[in-house]
Formats: sequence, C-alpha cells, structure tokens
Amino acid sequence: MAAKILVTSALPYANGPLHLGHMVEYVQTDVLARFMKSCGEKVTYVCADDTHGTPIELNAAKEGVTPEAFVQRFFELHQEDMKRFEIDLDYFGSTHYPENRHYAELIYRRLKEAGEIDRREIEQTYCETDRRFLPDRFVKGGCPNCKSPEQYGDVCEVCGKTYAPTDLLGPRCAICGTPPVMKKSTHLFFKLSKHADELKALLENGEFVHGSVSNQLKQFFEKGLSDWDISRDAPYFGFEIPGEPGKFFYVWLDAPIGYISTSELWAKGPGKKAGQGLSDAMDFWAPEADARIYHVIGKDIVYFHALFWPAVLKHAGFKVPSKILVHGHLTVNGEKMSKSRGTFILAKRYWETLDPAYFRYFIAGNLGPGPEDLDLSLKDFRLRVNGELVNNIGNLANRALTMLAGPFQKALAPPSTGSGTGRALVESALEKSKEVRGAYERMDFRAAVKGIAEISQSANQFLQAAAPWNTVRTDRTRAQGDLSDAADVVYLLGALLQPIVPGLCAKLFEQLASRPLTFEALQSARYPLLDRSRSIGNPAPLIARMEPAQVDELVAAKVAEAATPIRAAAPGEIELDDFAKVELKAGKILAAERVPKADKLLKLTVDLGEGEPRTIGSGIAEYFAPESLIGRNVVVVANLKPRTIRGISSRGMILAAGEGPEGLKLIDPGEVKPGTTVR
RNA sequence: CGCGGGGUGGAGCAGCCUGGUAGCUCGUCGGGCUCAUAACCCGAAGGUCGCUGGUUCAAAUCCAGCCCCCGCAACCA
Repeated sequence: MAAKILVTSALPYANGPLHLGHMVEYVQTDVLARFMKSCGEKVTYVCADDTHGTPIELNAAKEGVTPEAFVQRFFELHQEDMKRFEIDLDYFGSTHYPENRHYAELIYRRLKEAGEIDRREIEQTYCETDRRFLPDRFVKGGCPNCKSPEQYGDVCEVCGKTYAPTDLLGPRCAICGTPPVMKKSTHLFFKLSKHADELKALLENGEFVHGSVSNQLKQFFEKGLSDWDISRDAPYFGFEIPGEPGKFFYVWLDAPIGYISTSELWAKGPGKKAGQGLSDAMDFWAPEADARIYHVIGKDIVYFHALFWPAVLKHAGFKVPSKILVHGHLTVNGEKMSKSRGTFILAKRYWETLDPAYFRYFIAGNLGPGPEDLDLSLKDFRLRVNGELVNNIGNLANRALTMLAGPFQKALAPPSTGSGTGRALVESALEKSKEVRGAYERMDFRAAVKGIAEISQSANQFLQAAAPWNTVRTDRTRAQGDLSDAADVVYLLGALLQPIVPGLCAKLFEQLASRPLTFEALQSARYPLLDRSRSIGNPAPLIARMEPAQVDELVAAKVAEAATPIRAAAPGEIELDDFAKVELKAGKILAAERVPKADKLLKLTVDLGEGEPRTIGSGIAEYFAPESLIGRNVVVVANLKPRTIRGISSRGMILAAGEGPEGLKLIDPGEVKPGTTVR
C-alpha cells in the first residue's frame, strides 16, 4: 500500500438539497475510507460543493441573490446531511474557494505551456435580449428529425436524435423566448483527441475502472474523441481565464480540480490529523507522490472522470487517479425516484424519520463492485435490516451480554472454559473475517455484509446449542465460558461492521468496555479476542427494529411535501374575491392520448363550451388509460395562465383528488353542459 | 442493425471466466427452544437457470441466433 490515500466523492452541485441517491455515494465512499483507516492506512476523504456554471448563475438571478449567496445556502445544508449520515469527511470545501482558482489557473497554464490548448473560433447561439451565449439546453425549438416541438438544443426527447442547437426548427431562447442569432466567439480547447491511445491503455489496466465501465467507454474511441471546449463566455459564474478577458473556465474543468484544492485545504487546515506532515496537495498529486487516489462517482459522470480528467491531469503534470469506483443509481420501489410518487426522498427527510444506520447497512449490503443500479424497496429494506442487523446481529450482542451482566456480574470467563466448541467458533469466525476483509478490499461490500451476517448467525447457532441459560443452573463455569466466547465474536463483529455502521459499533465497544477493534489489530488477533480479566459494561439494545409505519413515513411524508408548494403559495385564509378569481368550469373530455416518451403526461382535448376545444396537459397517465377518459365530465381551472409542457401548450388544469398509487379520482361535476361555471 | 448492463424457486442476489450433486438472504409453511429487541434455532415446500439450436459422455456455465427488461433523454398546470 502507498503511504497516503486520497478518497473522494463526486462534488454535489450546489443548486439543490441532497437526496438519497447522493447518500448512496457518500455511504459507499465513507465505508471504503473507514475500512482503509481501520486497516491502518493514512486515508483522507474529501468532498466539496460544485458551485459554478450557468444553471446556478440563472437560479441565483431568479431569486435576486448573488451566486455566492445562493451557493452558500446549500453549502450548509449539504454538510448537515453528510454529518447526519455519519459521513466522516476530513474536509468539505467549495470549488469557488481561492485555492481552487489557484489550481485551475495552474493547470490551465501548464496545459497551455505544453501546447495542449487550442484556440478556435466557433459559432454559437446567442440571445440578444439576454446578451449571452446560450448553452445547448437553453435553446428550444422543433426537432429537425421528427418535428416534435419544444425540444432542447442537444437531443430530441421524442425520437432520440442528437443534433446541434442550430439545427432546431424555429429556435428560441429558453429564458426569454427571443429567437437566438448566431455569433462568433473564440473558445479554448483541450486537445483531448491526441490522447486517445494513452486513455485506451489506461482503461485496459484492470484496476482503473470496472470492466463493464471500460466496455461502455470503448464506444467513445470508436467514434473518435473530440477536443474539449473548456471555456465559456460571460456572463458565467466561475473563474475568469487568465489572459482571456470575458472568458471563464467551463464548470467541468474546475469541478474535479476541487478534489485537488480540497485535499490541500485539508493538508493545511485545522482539521489536519497529527503526524501526517503534508504541506500541500502535491503530496498526493505530484506524479511521483507515494499516494493513491480513488474517486467514487455515479455512472452518469464516467465520461468526465475517466477520459477528460486523467488526460488533463497527466498533461498538466499531475498524478492520474488510481481508480474510479463507479456505482449505479438508486431506485425506490423498483422505479426511478419520482416526486409525484413521493419516492424522491431527500436526505433530510430520511434522517428526520429514520436512523441512518439502517440505510448505511442496506446500501452496503447491496453494493457490489460494479455499476449496477440498486433498489431501495421499502419493504425489503425494512425486512432485511430488521432481520439481519437488528434481529441477528443486535440480538446476538444483547443476548450474550445481558446474561453475562446478570448472573455473572459482567465478569468474563478465562479462555477455553466453556463447552469446548466456543474456541473453535471464535477461530472459525476469525478465519471468516479474512474473507470479509478481502471483500472490502475488492470493494464488494455486498459480499462483506454477507460474510458478517454469516458470522453472526454462526454465533447464534452456537449459543442455541450451548444453551447457557440451562447450563447456568448446572455448570456455571461452562455457561460463563460459552457466553464469553460469544462475546468474543460480538467484539469481532464490531470491528467488521465499523466501516458500515460506525455509531452502532461505538456503542457496542462501549458495552464491551473494550477499545475499538480494528482491521489492523485483527491481522494478528488470536483467541481470545477480549481481555478476559476485565468486565464488560452495561448492555442495552443497540438499535431498534424499524416499524412499518416509520418506513411508510419516508414516502408518505414526501407526498405531503410535494403538495406543499401549492399550499404554501396560498395564504391560510383567502377572501371571497380571491376565490372569485378562479374560473372553474365543467368540461367534457373529447380525446386523450399519451405523450410520447412522457410516462406521466396525457394530452387531453376538452370541450369547455367555447366552440373550440382546449388542449390540456395533465400528469395523470399513471392512473388512467387514455381511452377510459373520453367522455368523462371534469372540472377545469379555465383561466389558468397557459403553459407549455413537453411540447404541448396546455390551457387549463383538470382537478382531481387522491394521493399515491392507490389512485386518483377525477372531480366529476355530473352531467352538466360543457362550459357551465362551477360554483 | 447506436452502445452498455441484465433475465437463476414469490423478492433480491451468488454461481458462468476455469462445464460434472443449482447455493445464499428475505418471504411462506411446519417444528423446537425461551437467555435475549413478540425474538432465536431447526426442518420443509417452491426453480424445465428468458427462448431455440449447436458443441460435449455431461451445459445455468462454452458457441450461434432470437425474445424481453433497464440505463445512456425527459415529464408531473
């Protein structure tokens, strides 16, 4: 192993709160970092907020605050969530810190000196009203391929065709609606295309990424790598490029540089651990540094981390990461997290409702070494965590320790005084713990958890066979010996589980009145593990069972929350006049059809007695078959400001009641003439 | 013919590289036990390993073809 290890999680974008999908990544990284620390490695785990780019700049402007102030709010929230989930970060920084500017400029300068930067004039869409160049996603128009309206400038969501924003039919600025013009601008490019061969070689190296990820990346080489545009024109929230007034570093250039600047802030900061003697980031990042760098990321950003990033680092004279650990995305109840289903679970909502130890255990228990998605099926979640962590492991500790505490006044027995099989139990558990360690080492946490659960089960079986609750009446020495051997296994489990559920293990060690057992100590550990001349502490249940109602609250709470914006927008009481502003009319649905590629949206044609029927978009496709709606009488908010949703110009809103998957009921005014005012 | 991942008892997964009794956890059913968090332990039922064909003494495993699901793109007035 190298002298130092730097572990990172991907930097969360500072324009929203964290959700459970983010937490999967931080849990995974944290388990890895804690495991390596337990092995005695010098590990530093850093993360930071990613603060730059057009979306943040625009969102801040929308709220009338500076981007700095906008970003600061999430900086606090993100750290709170991390802390609640027991993510043991050594440092949490920001890509807007001066240190990050320093490294962004340094890397740029070195790339430039090495001849890696190309200057090219390109033509881009530009909005004269907003006086800004428009990123692809900020231009809307008709798809040049299938003619679907209201598509973004990079890809058609209906037919899947990719194109340039200039190809759009009737393009408009997504911010103000003005048709953009083409305008020339000089941009800076990193000559990525030169480096295809060395990147290919990097991917072939089996350690860098998981096999299925390198397979996925191979397609980029087949298409040929393009040079990478690393500059953006003002206005932009980011760092201005030295010597290039009005040009800023593209957010994806300076975001990963946050890994470097944050590691430096850790090295120099007050949070620095004693005795590690680092002066700055180059102790990790110099090519010759005796260090390993691990990035943990989601599968959505592999392209940046496995291609651009190593090439930039290498040619700027930095160390290339040792490994990119890619995880899949989190689904809830088998589906993508969804706000309308209430399964878009914010981290805060979770920790307000449930102990993060459950989540950490479950996620670790499902994370393999590859980038597969993992599902938080709420029922499985409860059953599995209750069954393994609470009933098997937690109860093992409790049954062994309470009996030692009672009849034996917390005294442990000398080794090998039990029924004779206890020593074998501990020794086989120690043997098994090597497999667990191996699973951790190859980052297969699922296999590690499985091994841990098996050890716990074997100890439960041992107790069941030894039955100290019987032998205590006939052979106290034997009973105490057996219980002490079981306590040894509990102690071992504490070491094995510590990376996953650190808080619970801290309690466990306290109950054993023993110092935390580490993987490092385990290397040379032999029976007996506990100092048998000592007494244990006060046993108590380590973790409570999850009740169905608690788990349901995760989702139920979210359904209420999703509805909140509507309620919050309204004052507690309204005047009659306010209500009078709402024009409710009875309508009859004449036609209903699905909107391609939108699984929640139906396009309805509704007769409101106006001669011309209206088109109304409604997010009810999950609840109603289009055919079943035809002819239905509904209540429509008729004077709602028109809005375009996925290419449909929606003029009105259908009223319906009901929450969750059980169903949604349309409000039916009965058989009245379309256009009748509802009052 | 875009690319990648996957299809194994009700659920989630392992096994496949290096062919040879199909395994684990949860759930279900039955029994045991009672120290412990209404728990713990044991046993049973349940699978033509997506389909078709091929190689082989032998295929979940190797080969060919096909089918299906998921992601790379979103939506929720």
